[in-house]
Amino acid sequence: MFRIVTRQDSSPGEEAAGGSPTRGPLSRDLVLRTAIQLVDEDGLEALSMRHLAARLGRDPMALYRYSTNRESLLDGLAELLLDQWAIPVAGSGGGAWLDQLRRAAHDFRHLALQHPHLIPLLVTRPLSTPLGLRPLGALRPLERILAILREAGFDPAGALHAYRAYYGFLMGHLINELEEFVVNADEDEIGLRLGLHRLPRKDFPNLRDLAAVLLDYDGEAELDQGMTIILHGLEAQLQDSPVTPA
Amino acid sequence: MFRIVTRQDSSPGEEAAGGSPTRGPLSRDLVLRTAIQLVDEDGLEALSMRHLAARLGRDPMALYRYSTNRESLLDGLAELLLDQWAIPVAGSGGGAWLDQLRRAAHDFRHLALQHPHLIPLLVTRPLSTPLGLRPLGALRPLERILAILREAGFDPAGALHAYRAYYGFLMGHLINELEEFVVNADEDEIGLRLGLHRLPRKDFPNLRDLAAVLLDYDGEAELDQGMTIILHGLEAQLQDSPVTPA
DNA sequence: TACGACCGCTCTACACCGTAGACACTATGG
DNA sequence: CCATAGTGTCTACGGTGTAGAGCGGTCGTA
Repeated sequence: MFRIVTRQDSSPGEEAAGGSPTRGPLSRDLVLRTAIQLVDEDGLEALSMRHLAARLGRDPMALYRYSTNRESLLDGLAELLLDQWAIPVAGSGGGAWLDQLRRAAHDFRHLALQHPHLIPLLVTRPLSTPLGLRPLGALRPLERILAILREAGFDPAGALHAYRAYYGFLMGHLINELEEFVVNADEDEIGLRLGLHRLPRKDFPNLRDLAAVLLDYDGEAELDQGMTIILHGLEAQLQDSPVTPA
Repeated sequence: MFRIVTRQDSSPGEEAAGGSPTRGPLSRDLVLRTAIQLVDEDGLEALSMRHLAARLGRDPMALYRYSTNRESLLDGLAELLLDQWAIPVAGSGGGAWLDQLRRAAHDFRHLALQHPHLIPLLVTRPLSTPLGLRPLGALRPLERILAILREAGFDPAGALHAYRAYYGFLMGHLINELEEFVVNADEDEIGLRLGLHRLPRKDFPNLRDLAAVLLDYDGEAELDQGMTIILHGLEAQLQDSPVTPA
């Protein structure tokens, strides 16, 4: 906006993204990383091309050299996040796959907690891009999990079903958990209890009983418990009918 | 926009929302119903205050009498949808709860398929409103499911955990399914296959194997199968430890 | 009947948004 | 030395949400 830089302010590396307007040349990666930082700090709705550009000390239009759209920028963020999801490589038979999937779930949860505002992107963005056309980084986790499942003994169709149960539950859980998370950050205990207290006892007896329970929510334990359910189910399915009849 | 109405075009009932600009007085319900119709037809991003107002034959500012915000309008839509989710009343012991939950899941899936563009709302909107402060209509499903679970024998904490596994998976599944849905509407088989074909075989062997399977996706069967997994898991948990030690 | 409050709605205006199109500067390579 | 390509800027347009003032009708009360 104001700051007129002579083009090379300090070391030209891309480590910028530190808060102050940037000097060195832009790059897709720098743009995306700065965007993620912006979202982490100020939430998704604060991510406008103009804000992002300001943070980079550039004209808004400069961003369009590195992503054709605001939409595609969002896709880029989702991809970058998904690509950080480290999934163990398939192999080392036995019941290893159960542990691998469980661990991967926990890993992803940690990622999600670091970037809570990005999770909605993960859920809504893919809705607009055909599976086959998504950026490779976004498909890699899917491929890896499929590999683990195939290795475990599922046929292609079975692996897909299993993946869907797994990933579906994982996303569902995270959304549930982040809900609490974001909420509690603002309101803390009291607000929550107050909120519940407002409910007419006649119509919401069970919900009102939950005030106490809701307050000490342990997302990690809950995810683990849910994973146990899912994985047991998958295991049973694998043993019952090693090959699903189409 | 153009059309100047003399204030009473035809019968003043609220059955408007039929496509042409409306006559009779507005009402929150009419606004919301028209909004849902707009979203169903043109997608979520087409829902602007101005478009909605135009469809109602009113000035945009008129809408603010019935929802303080665009945001709260979105919340209203989510509530209206959730409130349409018919969940059987708890009761009639035995294993009935398993069937009830399964049926409820299928019912919700049908609802979701009727309004695919609204589902993202269901997922993202609650993130901004503390649980206790959500509109009652949005909490009713939660209360009903808790009732079923309590009736089945879960204690409050257990019921909450069970609910989360259930609802989490349900949402996750729907998002997965709608993904396919929306995609296939546009591209149909060929595009999908083409998309997958693009992937480097070396890095995505498993994904490429799935082309065929992806094409005959049966969401209903898959949901049912997933529900079997989840419900079995819940049942086992109920029998193993009828009361979870906090 | 008269009057004041209120309700439903419209008008105007503002700040912000995404982005098309033309242009400037700089670096490169023949 | 000039052509070319890549990067970033400027300006402008049509769209968005919504604040604030104003306007006509209806209703409660006198």
